[in-house]
Amino acid sequence: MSGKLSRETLVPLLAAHVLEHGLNHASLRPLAKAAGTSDRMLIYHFGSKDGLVAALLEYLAEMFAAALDTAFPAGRVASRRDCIEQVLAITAQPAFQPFFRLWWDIVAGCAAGNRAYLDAAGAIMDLLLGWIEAHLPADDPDPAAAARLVLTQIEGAQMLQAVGRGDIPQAGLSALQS
Amino acid sequence: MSGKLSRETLVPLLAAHVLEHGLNHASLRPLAKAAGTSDRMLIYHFGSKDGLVAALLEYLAEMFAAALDTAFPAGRVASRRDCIEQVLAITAQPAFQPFFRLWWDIVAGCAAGNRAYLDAAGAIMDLLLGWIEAHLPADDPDPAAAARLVLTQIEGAQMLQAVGRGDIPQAGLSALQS
DNA sequence: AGCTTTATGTAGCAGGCGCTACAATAGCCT
DNA sequence: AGGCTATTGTAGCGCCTGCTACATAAAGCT
Repeated sequence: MSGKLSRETLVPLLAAHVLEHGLNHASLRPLAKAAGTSDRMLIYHFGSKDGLVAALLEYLAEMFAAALDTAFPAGRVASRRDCIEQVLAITAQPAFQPFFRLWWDIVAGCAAGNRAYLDAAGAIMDLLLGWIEAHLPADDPDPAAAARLVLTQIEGAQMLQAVGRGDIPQAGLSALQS
Repeated sequence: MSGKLSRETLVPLLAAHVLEHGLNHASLRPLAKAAGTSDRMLIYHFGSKDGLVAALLEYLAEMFAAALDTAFPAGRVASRRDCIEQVLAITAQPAFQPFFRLWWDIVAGCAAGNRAYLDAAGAIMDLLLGWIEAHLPADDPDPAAAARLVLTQIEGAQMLQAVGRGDIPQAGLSALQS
């Protein structure tokens, strides 16, 4: 076929397929076809399906972090509410939708007790918390608590968005102190 | 083998199994065994697996509403923050855990575009929003917005709880006006 | 009584699943 | 050149999936 397909060249192709078709329902043969290989080769390179998923989660977390850094303005934001609104505005872009489809798969896996998913999801939340802390106004009376409040609000908004009730968090923002 | 198993007698048994083992990965034969019948009978009574899932979602939504009404104090609550804390305290009880495992399955289905899941999840959120509106302090300056803020905060907290970061929303509460 | 509708069991189909066995190739090291 | 190791292909195993065919029994209804 197209020459050498190593672990490293495979992962981005697999990740693209997973972003488009979901993670929980992804099975070896369609994945292999999407990457131009066989299920046999995926097992060979990653040992097992669990190994493949672990590699994918790691890669996708890096991808998400990179997308975050490039999509957001570098400076600090005017207020807590401003922070929430900016994050929601940018993650509402179509380019982020596949990430969220994947994200809710991962959360469901966490709730079902999947350890690998728990580790990956927790790390991503920590990352996001750090990003928010770095972008909130410097004069906030309690920056640590504010960042946690903002993160919770953002995640709640994204869940409600996912179930078609994005208007609820939007209307709730006016009840939040600046 | 215990005589007549109608649609109505089947649904609670199936719901119990789904609450324990998840909805997305539930398949006909284990479900049938849990309900003391065969996959053939499930198809007969519900037409297809989709029909079965629809019936289960409807039943489980009613079940959740009932659990909500019995578990919560009837009166109003002292403050927005109080409302969040009380809801989180009660839904953190072990008895509610199976509901949440199911819930995140449903949210993942919504994000994947499943219409039946979207309808059920949206209805449940509307229900919860109504409950919050009825329990918030009567003297809130903007009750509608406050209820939406509180709901968003609660749902964000529950997602973070699901991925093992329950400490984040907890610490964020102190940044919320009373 | 006869007949139609409803309910239930047994067997099986076609296909997808993760994974393995075995053999062959390809490329490097000496 | 010869051998060793890393890689790749083909076939298939055993299991599970939703669902169907067909026969059977029970339960009204006339």
